[in-house]
Amino acid sequence: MLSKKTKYAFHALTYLGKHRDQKTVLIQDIAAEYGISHKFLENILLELKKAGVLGSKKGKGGGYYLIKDPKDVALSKVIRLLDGPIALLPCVSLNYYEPCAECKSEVACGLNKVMIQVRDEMLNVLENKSLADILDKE
Amino acid sequence: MLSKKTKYAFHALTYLGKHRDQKTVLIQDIAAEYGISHKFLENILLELKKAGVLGSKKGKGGGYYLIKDPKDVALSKVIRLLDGPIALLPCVSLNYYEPCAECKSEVACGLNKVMIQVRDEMLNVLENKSLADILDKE
DNA sequence: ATAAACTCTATAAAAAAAGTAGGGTTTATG
DNA sequence: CATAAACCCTACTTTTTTTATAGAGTTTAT
Repeated sequence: MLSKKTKYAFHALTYLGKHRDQKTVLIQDIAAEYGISHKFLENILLELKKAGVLGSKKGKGGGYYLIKDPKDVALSKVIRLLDGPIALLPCVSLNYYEPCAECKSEVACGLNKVMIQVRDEMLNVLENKSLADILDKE
Repeated sequence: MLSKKTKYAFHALTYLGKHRDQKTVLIQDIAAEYGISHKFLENILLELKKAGVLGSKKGKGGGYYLIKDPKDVALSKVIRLLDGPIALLPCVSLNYYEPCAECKSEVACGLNKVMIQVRDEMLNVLENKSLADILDKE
């Protein structure tokens, strides 16, 4: 399951996507809309900013805004940023690979093979769907 | 990511599948093969037994054995048993459904829609692949 | 100058995962 | 029938991860 962090990130991005007409959106507006803790959301938006997905404006009248076109924000990117690996096993992760401690030979591991298939099916959706696809359906 | 519990369950099932010629297999043999704590594995095997995947024989000379044909042990079943939901969000889980606290309308939720697609792609593999497919590749 | 708003780091609390302990029950065998 | 082997069951502890909070700092409009 996705962490709340990731889920909240998607909600926040959706909110920002819906309000692209205004220059900036306040953290507290997003937090209020979804009943999320202001401070918790703050950390999430900051991560999205550092990753180049959001921009911000400091000071009075400031706030956050989408810096990218929604179609260029792949769902996989958001998940990896907040949650880490998408794959179900470390040994099949493309971005967070680690060998399984108990595994003698990855090449001869049947579990490894099937989990590669699962990963690829997941990525087939998550890499090709974007924030724009979420916005389309709201 | 899958929990260690689930990963160990798959390893144990694989081991049992490979040793179907012998009547029973000892917990300690599986634990030694993969470097897993005996007691931790014990709990896992017990859950698999209660779920009807494994059988056991008590007393001296006892042990565990596969009670089903490997092709009838869907990967999804093992994951749901030990890890719970396969879906990435509670609101799209078929077996462990829960509404998202912050979500006003599931029908109007774009995230919900896309996560249903991810779930279905995952299940397309996990429901149709079985222990037999893992064994085939070892 | 002041208040609004994001920035940053650290810490605390809660929940989940991983692992441990130990006595109970069953059974083969000498 | 005594004994040792092996699974059965429940509870507990430890560790890790997730979730949430706190508070001081920086920037900017007015």
